Parts: sequence; structure tokens; C-alpha cells
Amino acid sequence: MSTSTKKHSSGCLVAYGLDTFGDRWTLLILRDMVLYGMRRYGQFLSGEEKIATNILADRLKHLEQEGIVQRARDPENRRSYIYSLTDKGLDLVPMILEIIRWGGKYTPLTPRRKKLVGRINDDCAGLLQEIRQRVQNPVE
Amino acid sequence: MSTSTKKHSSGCLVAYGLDTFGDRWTLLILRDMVLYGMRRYGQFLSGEEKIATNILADRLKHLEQEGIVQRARDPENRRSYIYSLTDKGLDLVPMILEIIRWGGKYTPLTPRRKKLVGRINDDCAGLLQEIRQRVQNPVE
DNA sequence: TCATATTGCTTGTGAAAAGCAAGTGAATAG
DNA sequence: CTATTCACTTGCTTTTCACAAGCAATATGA
Repeated sequence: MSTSTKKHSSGCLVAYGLDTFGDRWTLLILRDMVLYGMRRYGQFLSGEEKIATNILADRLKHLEQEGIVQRARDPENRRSYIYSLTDKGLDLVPMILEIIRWGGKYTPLTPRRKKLVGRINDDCAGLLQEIRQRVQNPVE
Repeated sequence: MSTSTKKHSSGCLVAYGLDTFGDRWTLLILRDMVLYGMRRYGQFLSGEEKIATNILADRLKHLEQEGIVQRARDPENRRSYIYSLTDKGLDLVPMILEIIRWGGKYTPLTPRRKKLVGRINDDCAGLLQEIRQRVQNPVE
């Protein structure tokens, strides 16, 4: 169950990105953190795409090694951990928003998503600010 | 050799993006088109990451089905085809630039790449315009 | 004009990764 | 002090990747 998604190692920056988040699951985990404020293993597991538990463990480990998320004990429940985005992880938010913007242009939208896409188009900077804030001091 | 990368089909826009370009090779093909102006099968094959020929064929087919690239006969060589970006494909450029920007922040850069990243940071709109122009009337 | 090379693929096969189910161990709840 | 929750790990099957070889259509050179 290697933590190693195979590397391109060409020096290209796109390839570097692919090596760190370019598989079928990693970006969904990051989306869950960025958009839905998820922070615990069980939350990721119960996301709508049903990631397998071994894959999830592997990807979280990889993200931690890459310095994109950090893992800390939950002070209120000693068998739980809290995963949170580092600055390097937060810097991925603009790219994630670009993916959403693109998707929003080419696929039908629920009202909820329509609102998000509108926000990305009209007030990207503000949204970014808001996400940063929310991720750094979560409400729950 | 199915052209079907398995789908998430959750309705999420990030998942939609992943379903259309979220594997280890598709974005590299698009990068080759956007950044290096590649347009033929053989060019993609000889890229620095050494994509396998069956994977390349599969991904090009998929990109065409998704309406991101289009395939046309080369009028100057009847055994060759020319792959080019559609509008839907061109709309992916901002996301690709975001990936590069992110990578540029977290990995050492050659002077050449440094220049590109600087351009993305300082004149993203101009660069985008330039890429559009170059992709739509290629020099070669 | 006829062998040879180029171009864009397809096919076959082993290796790697994904996906599923079941199990483990530590912490907490009842 | 038993049962449950939480965060994983392990084992196994299925799917996908990666490498090598082959192939058909067009082009080139003698």
C-alpha cells in the first residue's frame, strides 16, 4: 500500500503539481477541507464520493509529507486527529476555484453551486479571504 | 483499453474536472499544447515525460469526446492529424497557470521557469491573451 | 515502381495501483 | 468492564498502467 504515487520528476511545474495532488482522490479531500470545512478522518470517509479507507489513509499521509496538510491530536477527543491546511495547502485554493469556475461553465448547476460559481466570477478575492478565515478558525 | 477513466459522478464541479482531466497524463498533454504549441501525436509522444503510446491514444480520444481538443487531418501530410484546443480547452488555461504559479512558489526554478511564473504573477491577463493567440494561429 | 521509412495508432502481457471487506488497537461511553 | 467509536492496517480481487511489439496507411528515395 505504498504512499508513492509514481513520480514524473521532469522538473516541470505542472508535473510537480500532478505529483503532489494529481490523482483521483487528493483534490476531493482538499475540496472537502476547503469547501465543507472537513477536518477529521471519519468526515472524509463519509463524503459523497465514498473514498476507500486505505486510499484515504495513504493520501492523507502523502499530503502531510508534502506539507499541504498537518495532523494534530484533537484536544477534546484523544482518539481523534485534526487535519488542517498549511499555508502551502491554502495556496492551492485559487487553483481549486479555477477548476470549479471551469466546471461551472460547462455543466448544469444547482442553485447552490450557481451561487458559488457566481461568487468566484464576481468576487474571487473576497471569497478567497473568506475561505482562509474559515479554514483557520473553524466554527464547529 | 477502455477510454473510460472511472467516474465520480457526484455532481460536484471539482469531481467533474477530475473526471475530465484528473489523471496522471491528461494535464501534461494539455500543457504541451498550451506551453509548447504541440499539435501532433508524435510530438506528444516525444515529450520529456515519455507517455506510453496506448495511454496517449486513449487520453486524446477522451479529450476529444469531452470537447476539449479537436482532431483534424493535416492538409500537408495525409497520414498526420492535428490536435488543437477548443474553446472549452482554452478555458482550462487559467487553471493550468494556477498550477504553475503554485508549483513556482514551492519548488526551485530555472531562469526560464522563473520568468514564466513572474509573468503569471504580474501579467496573467496578458499572458492568457498571448497563449490564446498563439494556440489559435500557430507559428510553425 | 518497389523497398524503406514515417505516422498514428492497436494488441498483448506483466506489474502496479485501486477498490472492497474484514480486522486491530487505543480511547471513550454506558 | 463491556460495547462502541475512531483511525487506521491487512489481505485479496479487479482495474488500470506501462512496456514492447505489431500494423495499416501514406510518403519518400533509388
